[in-house]
Amino acid sequence: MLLPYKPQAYQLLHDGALTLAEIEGNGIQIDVEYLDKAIADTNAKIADLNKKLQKSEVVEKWKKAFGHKANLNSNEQLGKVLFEVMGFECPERTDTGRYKTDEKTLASVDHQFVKDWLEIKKLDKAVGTFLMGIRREVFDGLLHPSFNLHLAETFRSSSDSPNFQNLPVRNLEIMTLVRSAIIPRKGRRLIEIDYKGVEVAVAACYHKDPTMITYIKDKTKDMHRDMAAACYKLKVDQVTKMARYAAKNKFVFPQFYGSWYPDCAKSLWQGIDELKLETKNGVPMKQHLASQGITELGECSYKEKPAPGTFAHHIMMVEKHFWGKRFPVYAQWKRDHFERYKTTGYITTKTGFICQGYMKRNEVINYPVQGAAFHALLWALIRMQRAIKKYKMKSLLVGQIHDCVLGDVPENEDAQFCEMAQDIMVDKLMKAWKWLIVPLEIEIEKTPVDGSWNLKACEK
DNA sequence: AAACAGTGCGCG
DNA sequence: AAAGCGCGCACTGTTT
Repeated sequence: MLLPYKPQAYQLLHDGALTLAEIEGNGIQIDVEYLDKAIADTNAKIADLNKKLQKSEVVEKWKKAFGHKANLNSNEQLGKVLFEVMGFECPERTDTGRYKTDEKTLASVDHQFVKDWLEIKKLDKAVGTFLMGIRREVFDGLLHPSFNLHLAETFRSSSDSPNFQNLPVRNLEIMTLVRSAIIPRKGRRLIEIDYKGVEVAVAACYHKDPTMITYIKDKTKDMHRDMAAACYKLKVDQVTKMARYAAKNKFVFPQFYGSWYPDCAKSLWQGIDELKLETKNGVPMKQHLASQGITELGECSYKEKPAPGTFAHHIMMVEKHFWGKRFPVYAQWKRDHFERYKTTGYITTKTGFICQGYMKRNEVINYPVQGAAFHALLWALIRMQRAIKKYKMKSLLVGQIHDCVLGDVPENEDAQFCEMAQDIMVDKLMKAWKWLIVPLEIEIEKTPVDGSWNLKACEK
């Protein structure tokens, strides 16, 4: 019988559990007064929006269809009202054949009611899951989320009560609403230190693809920019920040996680309108693509290949080049690694863990990367906590989100804290883990003194 | 009342 | 040959 760890892996989890317990004990300061007001204000806003919604003729149709069972919160009922009663076209079904009613699918329904309904859902989520989730758990002004090491299949961590690892950050309005409640202790800052691109770097330590290693090491090179150029048929100097963002999140990462061209093509094509993409010279992206001979997405069937001249066909070719010509060593590693699993029934991580049991291809490929990337952070957390004690610092570690650590730091320890982080997270770790063959980097963001978490920013 | 499956959505 | 990885939480609608 294979043990699920080697000695060093056991030691990492043991020390990690102790450190995370201390982080939980420290707790995060909450602005309770703000939190209560935010909950009340947001509930009032939702009530207003609901009043507006009630005036819509859609509500009459809804009530007629469902009678006393009508429930405006029900996604299933919304699907029936829109796609059966009102005759809108439903572009996608769920796994069980029901109408899909997530935000992405509903974007195709052009009706004010749907926009208002989604707005309410968004605020409901913010207040119901996040604001109330925090409120329920606060004690004496402190929040003590749990951090678990025994739950994730990949030997990553998880967090609950409340989950500290999924607080809103991508939507400015919702991020501000929720993160304004999270503050440093008096006279201090919150300092968040992230590993930059740690999963890409750790993956490179497994597959050792020379082109990928160059991308990571050479700061003049930029993989996401280059892939934006390829996906949208641009010259490299015509790639905007948004086009790079689209390529990164709709092509590169999905490809790494095991997605493929029909899904990537759809997503990249939708991204053009959603993100209002243009060339750097200001030419709308669809117009630019038309000048390159591409005017339509084309059929994205899983069975037939797309027609030449369509965007889907173009992305198919980009994908072929991506794995066949750009990163062939990475592609070969994926094949070899999966074959090895099929022979032996288990996989090992660079950090000494063993994952066994039934896994799908994409899981086999992703688990060792996801796990080991987190273990870099865990290793550093343990040593940062020890250093804080050793040097009798007043700084406190208060949270952790997979590849970043959150500190609550007095103003006069700011520099010392950041130097310590650089020393442990980068210099010491690179020396300790010989298998790290590409440099890791960190990025530091700070709130103002006494400023809440939504105000975090890079210095300079 | 409690448990369960299904769906949707927040994060890395 | 398959076709996006890992989590936690809230809610609906049904079953126990």
